[in-house]
Amino acid sequence: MTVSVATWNVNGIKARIDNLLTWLEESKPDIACLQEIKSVDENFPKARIEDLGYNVVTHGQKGFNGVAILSLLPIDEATPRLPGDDGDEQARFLEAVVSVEGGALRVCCLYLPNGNPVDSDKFPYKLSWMERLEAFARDRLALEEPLILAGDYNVIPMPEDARHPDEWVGDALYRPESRGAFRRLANLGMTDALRASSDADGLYTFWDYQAGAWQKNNGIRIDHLMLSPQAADRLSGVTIEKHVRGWEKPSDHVPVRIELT
DNA sequence: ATGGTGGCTTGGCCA
Repeated sequence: MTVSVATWNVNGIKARIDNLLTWLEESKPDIACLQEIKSVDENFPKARIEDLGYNVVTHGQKGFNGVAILSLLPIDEATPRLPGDDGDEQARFLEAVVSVEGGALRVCCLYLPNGNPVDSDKFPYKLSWMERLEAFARDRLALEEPLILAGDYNVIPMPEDARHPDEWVGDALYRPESRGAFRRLANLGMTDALRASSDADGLYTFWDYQAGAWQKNNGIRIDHLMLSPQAADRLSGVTIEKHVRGWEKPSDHVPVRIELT
């Protein structure tokens, strides 16, 4: 059987609910990981999404951040928070185990810290968060299960992942420390789904609202699905749903969707 | 060009 899994930074669920419902009806991903819901759990429009057949789990906070996982398949477990720092109050991580035909699929929805400005405490927070993510991945990879780490990584992995890489030099999304941490995650044995399935050069997932970035295709690729070997072996397709950026009241990110067969 | 745009909130932070 085929399982489809998508990730989308919606930039505010309240502002994006109509676009989200339109997209769900059109794309019908089995599992969708959402970031930047910017909502507490109680205000998340759960019922309208459940009406489309989805099970919904959220890990929200007031005003900022917040992640959610939607699944047409049963969610057996859902666990918020990235291990490694009990004092971290930011809602950026949600792990779920979903029942699929023939077993279980572990899906983690992550919203990695932006890290700018780099001379503030936000940059070391980003790097320590990435160290925690690497430790978490190492631990989960030992299970030798199909595993997907999907989300907004706020990392431009390579120059080919930006229309104008020179404009990003010095930015936390492109700093060598950030790219190195992303590479260490890959080097544990995780596959960047888009890189694996196609020539990713010139394919972007984010276009800033400012300065006509969308109209000029001045984009970057920062939304990624990283796959364990057991998931990567089943990868049969990847799609960047770019047309969603052209809708009314768009998010600045678009959905990225994979198929496992 | 120290701006630009948008979301969540009511003064200002975050991206």
